[in-house]
Amino acid sequence: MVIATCEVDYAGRLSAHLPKATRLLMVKADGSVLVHSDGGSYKPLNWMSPPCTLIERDGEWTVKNKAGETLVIRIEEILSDSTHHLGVDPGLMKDGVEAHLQALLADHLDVIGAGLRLVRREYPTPIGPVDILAREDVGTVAIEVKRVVEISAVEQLTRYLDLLNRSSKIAPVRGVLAGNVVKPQAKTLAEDRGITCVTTDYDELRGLTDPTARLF
Amino acid sequence: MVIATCEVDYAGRLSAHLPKATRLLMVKADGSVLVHSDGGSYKPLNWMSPPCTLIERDGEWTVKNKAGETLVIRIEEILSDSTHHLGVDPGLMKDGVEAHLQALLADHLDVIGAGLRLVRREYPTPIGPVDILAREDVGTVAIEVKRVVEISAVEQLTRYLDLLNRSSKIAPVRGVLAGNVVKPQAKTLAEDRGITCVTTDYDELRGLTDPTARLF
DNA sequence: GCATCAATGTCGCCT
DNA sequence: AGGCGACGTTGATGC
Repeated sequence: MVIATCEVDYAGRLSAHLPKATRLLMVKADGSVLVHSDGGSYKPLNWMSPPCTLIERDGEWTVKNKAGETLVIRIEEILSDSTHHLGVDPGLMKDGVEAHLQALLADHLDVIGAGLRLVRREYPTPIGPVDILAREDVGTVAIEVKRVVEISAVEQLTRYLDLLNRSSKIAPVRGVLAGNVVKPQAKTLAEDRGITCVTTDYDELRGLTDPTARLF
Repeated sequence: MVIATCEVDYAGRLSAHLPKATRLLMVKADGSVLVHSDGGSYKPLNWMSPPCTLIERDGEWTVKNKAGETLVIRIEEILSDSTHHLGVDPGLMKDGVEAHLQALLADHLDVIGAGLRLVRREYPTPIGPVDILAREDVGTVAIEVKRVVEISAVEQLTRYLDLLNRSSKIAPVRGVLAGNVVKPQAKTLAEDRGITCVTTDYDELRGLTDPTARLF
């Protein structure tokens, strides 16, 4: 951990230059380097991801990686310099993303439409898995689940539908996009292609499955 | 800057839990908080972006933002605690992003093909702007510029072409994808659809516009 | 403020 | 190793 007045240049996938100012330089155990200012978000102003090597010489740090990207830090004045050993860190546990929404929807297909019977989740195709496949009285429904439904989701589902409708076994297959948020452009493009959009409510779905579940 | 043995919980867009370990806690001037381990990339294990408020009490930090997301840090033992004032930071200057490549290409359409005349950059359509539109002897060329050309760029340009070819004013319109890197799958799909791919050289293009321009 | 799109995106999974 | 999709994406820009 170094606090220093410095100037930084990055050359790699693009070029970037940071004028001289006082910043926080963090060197991690794996050799990666982060240049932070005292504001902004969690993203550093400049950085080099591991694996990389740091060479220090004449008040100039040069960090390189395999791909030939370089980060050069010219240090004018060091205001603080300290080292700490942190030890290993246990993993991070997450819960509540798309996989969870997909499971909840599979348990409550009535939210999508009446009379749907689950075939399976992650139904495999040569171009990737369909999130949820369900039968209805006539034909099949392919459901793509997204937290936020954008144009790319329409394209993705369109590819699945094109392919599934060539397989006579389960055709005809219609498409449904489900998500907590449906972007206007996505909705427009989807309806142009005969794809239905359903706006879901994550908390409500969770309530249906487990009425006792509450936030803390 | 605090080095401490701590346990962290985030609840907001998802839920996440970090078991007890020694980590680096960074509190920035704008109140944002970052929890870093001694490895990984530049992304913190947990964080809270500004604007947010930090409440410290009984060795427990609670960070909240407007949206009701919370980050709770239970501190077991503080190994180091220091404060530094950094002052304001001048902006970061970047060069080589898509916007620059688009401008350079618009000035050198001969790189795409002979006899092209620029109509305009960011040509508007109902489904988004076409990066560069140019006339040729017969018909029009729609050029999509990407730093890295991937399948999604092919899809994007295909949508534009479908739409533009319905408008008799400028039809027929053919498509060109231009980028520093063209992924093989994108090239294959593009050629299947009659779309040309051009691999550009950013440094060379910059040299054409300003022969004196050099890296620093 | 919302909607859209790029990013040195990063990360994780799967082939 | 490369492709592909999700992300607490974040960040910038135009309307």
